[in-house]
Amino acid sequence: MYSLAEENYLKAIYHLEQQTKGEVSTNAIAERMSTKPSSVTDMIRKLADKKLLSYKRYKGALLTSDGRKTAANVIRKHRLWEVFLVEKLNFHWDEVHEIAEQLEHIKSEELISRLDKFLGSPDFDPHGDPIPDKHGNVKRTEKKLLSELNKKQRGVCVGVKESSSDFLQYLDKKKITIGTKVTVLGKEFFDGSMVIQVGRDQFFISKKIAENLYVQTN
Amino acid sequence: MYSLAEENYLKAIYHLEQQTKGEVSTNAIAERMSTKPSSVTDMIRKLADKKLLSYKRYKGALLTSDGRKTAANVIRKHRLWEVFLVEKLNFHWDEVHEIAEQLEHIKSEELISRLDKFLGSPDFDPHGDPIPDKHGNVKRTEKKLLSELNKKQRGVCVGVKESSSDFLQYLDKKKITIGTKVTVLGKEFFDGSMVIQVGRDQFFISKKIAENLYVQTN
DNA sequence: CACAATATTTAGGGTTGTCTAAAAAAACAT
DNA sequence: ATGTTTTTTTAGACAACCCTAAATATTGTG
Ligand SMILES: [Mn+2]
Ligand SMILES: [Mn+2]
Ligand SMILES: [Mn+2]
Ligand SMILES: [Mn+2]
Repeated sequence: MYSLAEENYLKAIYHLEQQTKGEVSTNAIAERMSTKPSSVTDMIRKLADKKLLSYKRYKGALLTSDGRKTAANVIRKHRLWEVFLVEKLNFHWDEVHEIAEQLEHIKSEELISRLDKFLGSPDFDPHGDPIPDKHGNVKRTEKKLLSELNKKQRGVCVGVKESSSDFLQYLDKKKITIGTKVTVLGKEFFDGSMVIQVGRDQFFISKKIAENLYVQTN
Repeated sequence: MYSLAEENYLKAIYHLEQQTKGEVSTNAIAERMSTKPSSVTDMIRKLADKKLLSYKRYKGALLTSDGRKTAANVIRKHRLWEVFLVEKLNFHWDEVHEIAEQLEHIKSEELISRLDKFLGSPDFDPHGDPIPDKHGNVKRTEKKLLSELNKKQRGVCVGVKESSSDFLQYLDKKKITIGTKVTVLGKEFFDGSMVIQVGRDQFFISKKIAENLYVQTN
């Protein structure tokens, strides 16, 4: 089994790979993990020795399929625990991430399999992120950022990009949650700000908000 | 907050104090933790510096009230998680200890408070052990070992001393669980073995079995 | 292309928690 | 009480992870 530190590196690299679509740089990993590039070099070497990723000096890291599977499994655990915390323990969706960061490292296949069943095998976590299956496969759905919509387009909120407490609490205040229907009433091309309709309310949102809300249009 | 290693030492010392009713020796701790006495010396120094226990060279360790409270809290978490695993995830009582050993180190007051409520604030874990309250207080009940009973006495099984898989599976085979009524039909003073009645069955048990089953007589 | 800026690695350490081997203290036995 | 056995501590080392500072490779710019 892998150590807590190793699992956290794998998870970080997994997420970064999705953005960069290719090798992940030492500095990017250091940034994401709030650690120093020299520490990253050490760890990446170790993970390469264990065949969890491939690494050539100065060329960045790329997960092997073993590494990708291991990372996906940690993410699966994280998201299942988040569902548990929200659905069963009635935590609010902005309170669960830190606790799930700890719970995701608990080692027991059986535990996760039973937890999954107990929760009704959910497909998404409380923030709308997909839960990988036990083989590490993620069902990708086509979703776009609210900021990509144009005037008069309509979408259903399916997730958040950021899930900081501040952002989630803002959404609550505006009565936006997973499943909420949003219509773009106006879009300002100068600053990307929008006026949107949510239920009976109409209000202004900045580009930053629109860039952190995922919607599905159908 | 305390490290995983520190919490495990505190827990071990807490349990040992209950047996020895006084200072706990370095060797006893080493034995219980499957570690070396020299490692124990290092750690109890550190815990003494942190005022979690008092320690004088060659004189063994004694938890301070801070240390005792911290230990009881870890045990509270362990036992609550065991209840969760058995009651909610349908684990068998012989499968939960190892997983609870990991879960007991998750750090979040709020999590435990909500978990406790979710489980209906149980007083005992699946093995009949009392769950300390949030202040670290344990409700002690008078229970005795089945081996202390004499011929014709009757008791209700309220817990197990050992909770190894082997022992718990033996109990299952004999249909003994928490709440089961047991009557001593015969007791052999030479080897401490007994013949007992459980439901409609009568059978022989060794002293070792009788010494690991707690009963309440009233 | 050369040089400056940036990214990455290497060298050398620190901390936590573990171990073995040896020294010292305490307990036991005659 | 003295010698032996057992317990406990000390000394020195190691693995996992992390850090700072310095060296080196890569990238970007004129
Ligand atoms: Mn999360
Ligand atoms: Mn999430
Ligand atoms: Mn247990
Ligand atoms: Mn238990």
